[in-house]
Amino acid sequence: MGTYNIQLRGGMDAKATFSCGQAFRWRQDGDAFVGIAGGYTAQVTMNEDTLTIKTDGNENFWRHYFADELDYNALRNTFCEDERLAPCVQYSTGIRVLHQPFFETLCTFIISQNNNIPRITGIVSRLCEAFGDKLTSGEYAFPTPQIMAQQTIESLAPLRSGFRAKYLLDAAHKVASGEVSEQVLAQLTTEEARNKLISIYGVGVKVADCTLLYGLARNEVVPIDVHMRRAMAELFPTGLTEKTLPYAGIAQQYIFNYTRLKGTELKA
DNA sequence: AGCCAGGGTCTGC
DNA sequence: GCAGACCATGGC
Repeated sequence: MGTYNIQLRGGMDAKATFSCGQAFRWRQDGDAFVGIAGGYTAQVTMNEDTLTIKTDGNENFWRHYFADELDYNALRNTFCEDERLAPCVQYSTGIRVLHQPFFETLCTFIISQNNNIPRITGIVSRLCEAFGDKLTSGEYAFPTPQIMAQQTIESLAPLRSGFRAKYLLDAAHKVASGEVSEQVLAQLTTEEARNKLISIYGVGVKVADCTLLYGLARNEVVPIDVHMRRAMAELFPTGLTEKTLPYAGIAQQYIFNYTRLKGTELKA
């Protein structure tokens, strides 16, 4: 168990980052957040732009996870040059797009289809408790592709993942066999990698794009779901600006959170 | 009760 | 290529 201080340029709003629909394994614990990724547990607190992590894992894993290579001050300045995007950025300024492990991300967004965030969280949690290694922290790691490839529709029934169970099995089979390989995907163009991901049963463009953005650090990819389709039509009928495009996936996260939560705010 | 939730597949035109 | 039915589950 080690404690590490990591400087995040532009800081991070942990609550917003963990609850904006990109990651599903974090919970609040007092003024800290506890989460699991890559077989490691982390307890996270923010102070100014310093992220403090107590973890059974290594520092470099979490540095990459929290995208410490990106200066979010610079990024937000660029985004806010577009006056349509500025209100979205200002609405939840501290969101960072996390770099999550590939297989976990793939499975999580298979589970996300035609589903809502609380129930996605529940299914992922049951999946980990049923088939993941128990860590010294008492938390459960995300299951390996090999373990998941040994499962059946019946053994996955306790997850209550519905019609998605067969999709999880095909994803596990293709990753465990190497037919879909993170190392290979990393060498492909985004277009080629997307097509490879879509070869998995139950993975369409949206799930593939979430995997590319959140699980393979393709910052330019914009997953389009019902919220984003509406938001783009209403707020960005002419598309995003040229300067935003290389990081359009990150801009997308601000837009998604803005439109999703603005709606519920107005109801309240 | 019916609609919706960070969709995808399959069928029929 | 595109529309529409269908797919499990749970909250509102």
